[in-house]
Amino acid sequence: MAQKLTPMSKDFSRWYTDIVQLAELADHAPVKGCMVIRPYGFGLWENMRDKLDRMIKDSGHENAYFPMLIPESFMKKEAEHVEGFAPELAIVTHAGGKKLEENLVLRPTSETVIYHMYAKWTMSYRDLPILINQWANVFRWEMRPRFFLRTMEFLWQEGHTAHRTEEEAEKETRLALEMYREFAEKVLAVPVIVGEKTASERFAGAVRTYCIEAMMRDGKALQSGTSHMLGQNFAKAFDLKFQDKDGEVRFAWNTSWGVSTRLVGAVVMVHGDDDGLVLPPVIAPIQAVIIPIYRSDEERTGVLEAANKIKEATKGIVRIKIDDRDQYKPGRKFAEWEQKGVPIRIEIGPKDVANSQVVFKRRHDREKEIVPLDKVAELLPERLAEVQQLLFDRAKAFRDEKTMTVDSYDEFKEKIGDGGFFLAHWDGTDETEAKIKGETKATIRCIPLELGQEEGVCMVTGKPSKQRVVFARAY
RNA sequence: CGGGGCGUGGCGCAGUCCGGUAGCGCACCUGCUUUGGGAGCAGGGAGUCGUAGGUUCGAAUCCUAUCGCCCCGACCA
Repeated sequence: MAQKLTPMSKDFSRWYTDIVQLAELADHAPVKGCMVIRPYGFGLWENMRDKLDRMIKDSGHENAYFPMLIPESFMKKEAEHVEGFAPELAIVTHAGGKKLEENLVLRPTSETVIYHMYAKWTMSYRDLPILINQWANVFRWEMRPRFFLRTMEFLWQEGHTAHRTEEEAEKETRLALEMYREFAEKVLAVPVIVGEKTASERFAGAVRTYCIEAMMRDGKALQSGTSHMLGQNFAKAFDLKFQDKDGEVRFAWNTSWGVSTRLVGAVVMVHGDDDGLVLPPVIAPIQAVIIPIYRSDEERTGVLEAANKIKEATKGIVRIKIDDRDQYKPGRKFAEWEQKGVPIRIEIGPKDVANSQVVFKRRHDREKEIVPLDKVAELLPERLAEVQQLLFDRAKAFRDEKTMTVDSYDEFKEKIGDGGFFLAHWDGTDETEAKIKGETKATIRCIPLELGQEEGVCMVTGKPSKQRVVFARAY
């Protein structure tokens, strides 16, 4: 590793593909469109997953596991769902040396199996709600794959719930959405806009789709999580019914929500710079790396002794690595760990040992700080927390700067090429949305929930609009 | 599926026009000197030139077929 990296400004998409491989997050697999998530990338995902898993459990959900193979007929039971997913299904037709009686699809998402099972488990209103999450892999036969952002097999979490009433289901949908927002902002340090999708961008089979949208460093949007109010669509398709308090038999109300390994791509594209990754401390596989500097063997011994002291003192508090590889000089190690985005580098050389101090250097802004050796265990966690916050602030400032209000379609067309979020009025029709997409490649990322109402007129048709929506080019 | 590019040691490439039996950089291995911003020197290992046919005394190079990959677009978390 440690090769030169294409600068972001020169070719963002090249920068992205390069850094994913150089930082050893992932590599191409033998099957086109599939990737191998390497230990460093998987460590990042594991940290994200563990944090989110805690949040999911703390909000009353339980984990379970449903099978990857789904009878093909299941996929066809909900009309919109089939239509939405049919083009990207991978189907098993043969097994055990024979052609199967019924084809099996590799799940592209699990609504169908899960609601089939829920139907089996639900007799009475007393059996509700069902609040289940699963961590799984899913398959979608994509035409144009990209590391983490779009691969044919990806890892995710999908929450699936069943409720007695519509209100309760809607509340659940919003709860998941809010959980995602908190996760993105606190854990990933990625600011997001929370909103509702337009009909054209809605999940296949949902009544409403909510999402969180983040802005990448090239000004493009990345849908980073979705939460769907499924209404009774799947309940009806899978006969998920219960007898209510009043004796009536009713269909349950469902929600589903998910985030995927795509978030790894989001973290890369939100925080990275021309020197490589910049990882938020909360999820960084290595939060601080110690680079020992020495000439002689005695120096080496003294320096490594200090390094080990730090590692011991922060054990269980900070994920720390001592890079004691002897074949590389410090400069090489600096460059390598910068490329890998380790939030804080700790340099320890003979001078530092002599003065009972070390040098902290932050990855994201290169700030240096001399720290007394006996203060490291105390200060390091504080500094990491500060970095976490600074990364969020920086990303938010960037996004806000690239978010503008526009009222004229001409101005919109002129500026959309530079990226960014555009708050504009829209007449609410599919036609206008499609026209804008056709002419500018920009889509409505969401109808933001927190922007508030504002009377205005559609920038394209001049028809009345009650609030602004977020337009952007997206991944 | 449309457009563009490319298949040659692990990676990146030259050589292909004009056929003569494979080379460069990085990485790797060994040794010595180095070590506070990507070390230097010396020695060394490693390639059925994507695949299959054909032309030829001789093919990485010419002809035919075929497979695959990457980038840009349509689709999508």
